[in-house]
Amino acid sequence: MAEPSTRTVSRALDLLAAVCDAGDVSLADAARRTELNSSTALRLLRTLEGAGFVRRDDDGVYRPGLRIVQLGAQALSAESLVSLAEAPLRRLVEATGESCYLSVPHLQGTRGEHGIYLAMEEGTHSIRHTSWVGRTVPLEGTAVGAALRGDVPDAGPEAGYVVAGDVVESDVTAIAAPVRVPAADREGRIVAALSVVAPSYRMDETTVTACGRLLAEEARSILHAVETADS
Amino acid sequence: MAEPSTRTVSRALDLLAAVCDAGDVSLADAARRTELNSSTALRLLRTLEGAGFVRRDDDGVYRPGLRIVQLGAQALSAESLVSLAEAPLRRLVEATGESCYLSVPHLQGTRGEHGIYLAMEEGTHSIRHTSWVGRTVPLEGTAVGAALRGDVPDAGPEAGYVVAGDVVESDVTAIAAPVRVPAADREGRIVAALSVVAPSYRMDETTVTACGRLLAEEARSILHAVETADS
DNA sequence: AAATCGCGTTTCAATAAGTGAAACGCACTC
DNA sequence: GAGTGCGTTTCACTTATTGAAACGCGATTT
Repeated sequence: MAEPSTRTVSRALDLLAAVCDAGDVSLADAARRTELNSSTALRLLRTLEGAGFVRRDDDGVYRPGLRIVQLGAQALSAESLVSLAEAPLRRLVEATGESCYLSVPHLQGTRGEHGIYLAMEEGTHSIRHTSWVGRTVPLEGTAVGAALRGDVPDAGPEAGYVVAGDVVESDVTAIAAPVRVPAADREGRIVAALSVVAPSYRMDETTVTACGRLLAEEARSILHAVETADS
Repeated sequence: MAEPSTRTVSRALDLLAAVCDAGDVSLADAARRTELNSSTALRLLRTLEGAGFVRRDDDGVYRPGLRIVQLGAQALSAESLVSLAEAPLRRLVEATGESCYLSVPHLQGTRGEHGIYLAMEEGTHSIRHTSWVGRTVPLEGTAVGAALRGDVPDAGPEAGYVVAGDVVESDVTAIAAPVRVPAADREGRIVAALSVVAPSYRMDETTVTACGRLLAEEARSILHAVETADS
């Protein structure tokens, strides 16, 4: 927030982000997280509450309100990156049989960065499991995190993807590839990651390699789609 | 916005909603929708843009930014209503084989109200189709809309649900039931709708009735879950 | 070609909108 | 009982915010 901006609004948006990141937060904690005087925070949170962006139940704790859910869901459905990734995700599921995901970087206030899942397609083997949209994933120790950080080999047999035993779920192998969009430098800018997650017993070395290469290929297909749309 | 609030923040949130509702909007149109002076709107939109809530491409049009997508997705995954509806949605799919949805009311500025889909479970028959999360549905002429408006028989053979040939998609039958939470009156307050959508050729009268009753029952199970959590 | 219209952007005087320190009551802990 | 932290209210102060006006530009109309 180094650019000229409307200070009051910036403060309110910081509070909104703090509530969403924390999931539930007291007034005092919200004020601390945003380094605001508590009466200022109270006033701004009351405005956010009145507009439905946060809610406050009888326990006095602030939580995200339906308005951010509504607008976020609406924006998610209109998000071009999600649309562009849909066909690649589906192709990946057809080719691998495993569940595949699109994730993007997610700033989380002062608590470092995470990734966040925006879309998924379920694998053909899978027992049904809960929706991953909106879940966050650490940038350290995960394949998705490494892809989002750009910590990916760019030459050799594993070029374009990264493999990890996922720290979030054990006995699971995750493979991820960064999705780039055109930028000033030749490499492009990483805006998302495609990933495949499967139980390790199904992922021998040959399968991992094949999956990884598919991922890298589909990530490039998204870049191509962006470049085509731009010209 | 009749309560004491921070005017500047309220204005910025109105602009954010206008951008999300419109999908793409010029500065002049955003200012008109929110009845703000254009230099005020420019300044507030610049703040929203700086914080990532809206973005402005070379065409000068404002669109939702990644930040609202991120926070919205995060809030969606934490939303208790979505969690509570997950098992009922899955049971409905198992019992009917059709795709099932959770939707909530969605205020859309001065343009009347819509519903918005927050969750779905795909049916077992279905050809894969695109994600419905975030899509809006008119309140008039649809089963979901009627359920969200409470325009549902509360006695008789069709108590608790409503059936419509869906105006959004033809040759489709939609059945919906309102989800209520405890409120001061005995009826409770409608906060969401469960719906089943299927091609009409699969929905004879007996099937419709069975589906409808299941929907009403599952809607009641959510109410029970809420009441249990509150006590 | 000239006039008109609408758009987006910048500037600045005016003011009222927003702020934070202080006070207070309450609950909890030692 | 004393201390601590929380949430809420109050109010004097000031600065953050505002909108009218000006301007350049492109598109449309006369």
